[in-house]
Amino acid sequence: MAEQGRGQSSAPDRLRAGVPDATVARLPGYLRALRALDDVGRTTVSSEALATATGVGSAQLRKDLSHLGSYGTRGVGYEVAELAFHISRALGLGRRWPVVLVGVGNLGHALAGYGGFDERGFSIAALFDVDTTRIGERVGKQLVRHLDDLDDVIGVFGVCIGVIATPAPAAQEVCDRLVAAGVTSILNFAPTLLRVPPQVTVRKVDLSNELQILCFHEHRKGLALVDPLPVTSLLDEPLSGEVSA
Amino acid sequence: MAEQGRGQSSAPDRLRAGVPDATVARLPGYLRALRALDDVGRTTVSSEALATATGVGSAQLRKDLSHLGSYGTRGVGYEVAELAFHISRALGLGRRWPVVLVGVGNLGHALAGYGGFDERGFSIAALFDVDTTRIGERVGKQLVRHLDDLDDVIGVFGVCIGVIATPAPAAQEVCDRLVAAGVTSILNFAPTLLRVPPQVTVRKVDLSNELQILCFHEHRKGLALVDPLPVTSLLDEPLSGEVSA
DNA sequence: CCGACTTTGTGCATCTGTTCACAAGCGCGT
DNA sequence: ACGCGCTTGTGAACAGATGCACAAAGTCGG
Repeated sequence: MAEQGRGQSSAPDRLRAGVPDATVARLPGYLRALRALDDVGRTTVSSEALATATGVGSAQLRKDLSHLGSYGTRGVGYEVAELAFHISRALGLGRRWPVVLVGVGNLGHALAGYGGFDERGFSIAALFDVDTTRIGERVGKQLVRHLDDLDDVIGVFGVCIGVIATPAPAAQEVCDRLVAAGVTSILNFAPTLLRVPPQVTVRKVDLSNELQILCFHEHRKGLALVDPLPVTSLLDEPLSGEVSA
Repeated sequence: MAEQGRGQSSAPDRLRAGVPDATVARLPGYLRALRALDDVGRTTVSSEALATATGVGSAQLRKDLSHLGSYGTRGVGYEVAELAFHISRALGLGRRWPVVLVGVGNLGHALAGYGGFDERGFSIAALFDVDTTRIGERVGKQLVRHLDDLDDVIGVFGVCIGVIATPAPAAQEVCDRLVAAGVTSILNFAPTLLRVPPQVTVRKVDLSNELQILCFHEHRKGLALVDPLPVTSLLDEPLSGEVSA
């Protein structure tokens, strides 16, 4: 399957289909860096510069971008605005995406108020909860609806992205209702594995998972300082002696 | 039961050093599932059952666990409590970890109030901010301190995990101060790449990144419906006419 | 005590992702 | 016009993670 968009610029179809997951996960980072460069007035940027700005290797950056197409100029670099546009388009950010947020507790409040969403092209279309004492409450510009009204809202806004910020026990039930209403992309903040049909994409963000992973590394550092010897570390106090720095 | 190897010293040290990152990232999930099983009264579990409970393949689960040691019984499975203990220990959760949270804005409030931390062995040791109007405010049981008091708190609690929930522009400065105070593990919610010395571990959680990744998939599903054929898509309107060139 | 059945632990093949290194392409100065 | 230096894009080596398949090792019934 050689012969891709030679000379002619756009061949987005096959290219976009084959973008590796790992690359997709880095694209938003590139986009952010490009926006920052644009704000500062830079018009072009080399792979080396953009790579260090985003914390990846320059080779990886180039390979990532090559999956989207050939939008650089050899000897010069990438044009900031143009590259930003193409990444944006690959990510599907050409439009504004409505987001429905379910669960207006501690975290839900924070998410609803998070400015970063709006400025990146996401609009909170509606807030939902099942707790009847919360229905009608105002959070930001939105007012909290009952989850039963989900279909109405989705009927108005069309395809939406769902965000689940409920306690764990409610998550699966909420998820099912989102899916039933036609939502096919879900961001899950509840610490539960969601069962969904195959066409639905779920991403999970688990705060205490992250802390535990950090813990592992922290713990390992501690061991490295204290015990070159295996046996003693099991008996000694792990963090008592700060030997060498 | 949860009698760890006091006699047999050999296993854990060498094993723990070689646990792959991908495995470490899954361990908290296993641990959570094990706790859930324990709560229900199950005492043993097979790799198959635990795997489906956590959404991974059973072979992968067994391989992951094999990096920690051989804690299963062939023909039976794993003892829930014992396995939970070993995973816990591998993650360094044998102790209670103090967490310092910097940035008591929207998200910071939510994090400070998030019950999941406490119940997983993390204690919010202190809340910090630089906004002087917030100093002294009470959030949950803690009261907001000025970031200048960081060293005092860390002096009292010892090694801590740092959580950054500030706006992006402040993140690097805050990070530097955390590192200077001796923090070597940082969870960053600000949408910025943090520059840290090599011995410091950083994990980043970026909410709008996650949404953008979902976007990509959602967008791709939309395209899939419209164009099963690659060539025609070059000529056809890709999707709901865009601002192309 | 034995043999059938269950489930772990792991070598091997596969797949995905990362890094290296360099030819091809482009602008610029001369 | 033409070569020179810079930077991209990419094939190929490398590394890491995943999934398969099966022998080893245990339980249980007879």
